[in-house]
Formats: sequence, structure tokens, C-alpha cells
Amino acid sequence: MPEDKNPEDKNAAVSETTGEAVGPSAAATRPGTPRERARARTVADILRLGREQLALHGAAALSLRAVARDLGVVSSAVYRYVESREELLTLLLIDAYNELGDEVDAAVAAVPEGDFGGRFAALGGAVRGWALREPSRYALLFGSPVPGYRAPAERTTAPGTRVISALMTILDGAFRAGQLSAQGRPGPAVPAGLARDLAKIRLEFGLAVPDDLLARGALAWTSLFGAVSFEVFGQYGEDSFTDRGQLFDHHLAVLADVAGLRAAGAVP
Amino acid sequence: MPEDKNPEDKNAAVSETTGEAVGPSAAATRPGTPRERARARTVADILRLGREQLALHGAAALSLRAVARDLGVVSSAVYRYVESREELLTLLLIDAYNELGDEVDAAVAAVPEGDFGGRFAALGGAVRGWALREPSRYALLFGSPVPGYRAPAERTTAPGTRVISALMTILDGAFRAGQLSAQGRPGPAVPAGLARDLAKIRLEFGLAVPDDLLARGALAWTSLFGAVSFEVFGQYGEDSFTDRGQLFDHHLAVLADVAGLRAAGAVP
DNA sequence: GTTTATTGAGAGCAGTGCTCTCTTTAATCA
DNA sequence: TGATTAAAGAGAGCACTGCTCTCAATAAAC
Repeated sequence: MPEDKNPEDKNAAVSETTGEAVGPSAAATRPGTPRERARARTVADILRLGREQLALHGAAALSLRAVARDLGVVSSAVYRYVESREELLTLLLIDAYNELGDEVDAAVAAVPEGDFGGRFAALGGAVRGWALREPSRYALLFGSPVPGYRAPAERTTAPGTRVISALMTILDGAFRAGQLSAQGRPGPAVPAGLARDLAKIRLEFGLAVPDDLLARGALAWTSLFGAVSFEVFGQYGEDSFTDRGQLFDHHLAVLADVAGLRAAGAVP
Repeated sequence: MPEDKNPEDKNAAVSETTGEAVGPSAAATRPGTPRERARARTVADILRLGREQLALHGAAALSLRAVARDLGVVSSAVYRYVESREELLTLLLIDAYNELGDEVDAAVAAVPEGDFGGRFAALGGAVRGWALREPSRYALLFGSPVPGYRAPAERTTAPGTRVISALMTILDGAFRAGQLSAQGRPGPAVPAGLARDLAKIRLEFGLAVPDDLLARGALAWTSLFGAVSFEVFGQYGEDSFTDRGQLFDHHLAVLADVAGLRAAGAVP
């Protein structure tokens, strides 16, 4: 008789709870009613199983029924916790963005604050490392959009911008320290429309980097993910490059130069 | 009673026929038995419908049953022409690679032979133009691999390497014409393993470009697709960049410089 | 005109996402 | 502690998918 009177509330609870439980594996010792704790634990289990499936078989093969089986429960039961397959994908998306963000932040923080070239290299290496370790999850974030699925921007934008934020922080820091410059070769002119966009970004993020260098930073950003994507998605042939690490490191070094960073270890 | 005695032969015929019919829409006036011609026409129809579905709903949503419906035929009938969904995906993959290759070649050929910077820009613009016009097909080629699907290298490598071949041709031509150089700033050292790979590539494609510039060319290649993928896959936010064309052109100009090309219109 | 290879139809299997109803379980309140 | 009630799981069912198998119709080839 109680039946589903207000499923909205239930789903909202799901989202909020998992939104918190997404990071590390907290939420078990958190207070709350026993029901809430059991619920959070089940959602966390679903997320964990989803992550496993995602890693094993890829995003498009992610099956709620399979998750239910792994969970030892009938398929309709998981709908008590997750609104839909899309919702689960969104949770996994946020989860993956945050894991990547955490690793990038940690890698960057491990390099001395003033070593901007080193931090840039650390950031790039962390992205590549995570991507190669988690190709399916990387594909979910940076590959073709899952058909019929549109990520809800209001939930994914924040975690999804962590890497570019970290990169901008490095470049801005370098610029303010006088270690970011076109080094005597100004790039192509920045047309008015692009300049407006860059000005808005500079304002929004509180940056000091001028237009040309900011555009170059954006190029370094897209190029980094281009290189990683090529490697993860198998765009280099089978045997073209035997040591992809060397290729990537070379690319990263050139990109640091493109961005205006003094190459690590280079003598001015 | 005849039944399926040798399905292999049939499928081989399919592949060959469509392998030819894939480019423009020939294969209708070609000789052959009436059966063969009717078959080729049906396969071409399937391919056309598949291309439409692919463009409309994306690769993972490509459904043989839907193609059968559009074809006005029961689902099992299409299996007489296409071995499986994978096979259809492979055909569409080859089809898309060739269309992209054709457009890139045409765009490059429209620029005077000696204008290497112009040809580079034309190549990049053609890739971007096609990608924005055909996002689903671009995603099939350069996005996350379709789950459970592994493209057969022996059939897709040739059409899949047309863009990088065109790019290498431009860069090698520029180098031989003395218009490709590090311009006084040698990049990072090329380690031994990478140098070996590059030497093999140089030999295989008959190039003259030295290691450092060849590696930079590879970076320009991956970066080009990185920029296009970011745009097509929506990695830039909704409103970060209002005029993406300007951003891309700027990136392309910087990449030409990275590759060692004299920027178009620049004074030496 | 007969033979025979090819093609399409249809049923069927195992899987998917998702909904609906019914029953069981377990937390909460008197 | 015992009754109430909210939450959760079970199970059937719908519409869809890829793919296989068998059988009947068709049309080319001899």
C-alpha cells in the first residue's frame, strides 16, 4: 500500500548520497538512520560493480542487469537505487573525473611549487598514466559520447574541469613568476572573437596570462589529450611506435615549449 | 536442399563487392551476372542505410534490425548480405575513412604545390570540416573503440592512414624544398628507442625528414585530431569558446610552427 | 522446362532497459 | 514489546537487440 508515492525524493537521495560517496570509500561510518546507511552502502556497491564492468567491458556494454546479477539481486531491484542506466553512467563519469583529478593533483603537488615545467610534465604524465590504466573509463570521459546519453552539465562540469584548472594554475603561476613567455617568437595574431573568449576565461579564473599564451595553453591542453587518446584508442598502428613513453615524453617536452614554459633542465 | 554449403564464399563475395562499391556509387553498371548486380545493389543499399543510421544515432545504436526495416525486409534477410553487425561496422568504417581521405586529398590538392603551409592548413581544415559535418562517423573513426569490436587491421589500415600519409607528404615536401626547419630552436633530444621507430617510418614511407622534425610532425598530427575531437566531442564547455573556428585556426597556425613550417604569410 | 542456387520469411533463443504489481523485510513509533 | 509503515526485493511482462535455423518462394542457369 505504501507504494511509490514520491519517487523523486528517493532518487534525489540517491544522487546526493552517491555524490558524496563517490570520492574515497567513506559513507560507511557516517551517521544517519540505519536505512540510510544501508542504502548508501548498496549504492556504493552498485557503483563499485559498475566501475568494474565499465573497466572490463566498456561503457556501451555496461548493463544494469549484469550489475544486478553481480549484486545477487533481481534486475528490477537496482532501480530502487539508480534511476536508470544513464544515471549510473553519470555517477561513473563523475567518479572517473574525480579519480583522474585526484591523481593529477597529487602528481602535480609532488613537484616543487616553483618548478613549473616539472609540474606540467607531471600533469601530463598523470593523465597518460591514468588513461592507460583505465582505458574504458578514459574512453567514457574523452571518447565518443555514449549514444543517446547527454551528461548533465550541472553535475559533471565541476569534476570535468579539474585537469584544465590544474593546467591553468600551473601556467598562470609560471607567468606570474616570469617564467612563461613566447620566448621571442610571437605566435599568430589572436582575432577579436577569440580574444573576447580568452578575456572572459581570464576574468573567470583570475588569470594573468595574456591572450597569445592563453591560446597556446589551450592548445597544449587539447594536444595532451590528443596524444593520450591516440595511444589509448589505438590510432598509432600496432608496431609504429614501440616505445610510446618516449614518444609521449618528447611530445610533452615540445608542448611545454609551445605553451611558453622553459623546457625542464634547459639553460636560458 | 541447396542450403548453405559454403557461407565463406558468400561472405567473401560481399566483402569484395562492397569494398569496391564503397567509394562513389558505382557498381550498378558494372557487368557480371544479374544476380551479382542485384546483390551489389542490395549491399550498397544496406551500406547507405547504415550510413544514415550511423549519422543519425551513432555507432553503438546501429541496429541491423532497423536497417532491415528501412530496407523493407525481415531482419534475418540482411544476414545474407552482411555477416554481422561487426562486418557492417567495418564496412562503414572503411567508407568513412575513405570519404575523409577523399576530402582531405581534394582540399590539399586545391592549394598550390609549393605552398606547404597552405596545404597544411587545408588538411587541418578539411579534417575539422568533415568531422563537424559527420560527428557520428568521426566518432566511429577517432572516438572510443566500439565495445566488443576490433577493427580488422588488414582492411582498415590502408584507408585509415590516408590523412597521416597526406600530412607526411606535405612535411616531407617542405623539408626537401628547404622550407621545414626547427628555425633555430632545436627541440628536446630524441632518445634511441624513438629514433629507431622514426628511422623505420622514414624508410617505410621514403621520407627525408630528420628525427626531431618527424617527431614534431607526429605531434602536429595527434594535436590536430586532439583539437578536432575536443570540439566534436564537446570537451570545451557550452560557452567557453564562442567562435571555435578562430580558436582552431589559431591552433593550426601554432601547430604549423611546431611542425617546422614557416607560418603562412610570415616574412622570413 | 527442369534443376538448382539464392533469397526472403518466420519462429525462436538469449540478452537488454525499464515498468508494474505483489510480497517480504526491517526500521520506527506508540 | 508489538503494531504500523516505509523501503526493498521478486517476478512477470513489454519492446527491443543480434543472431541462427528451417522452410518456402523466386529467379537464374542449364
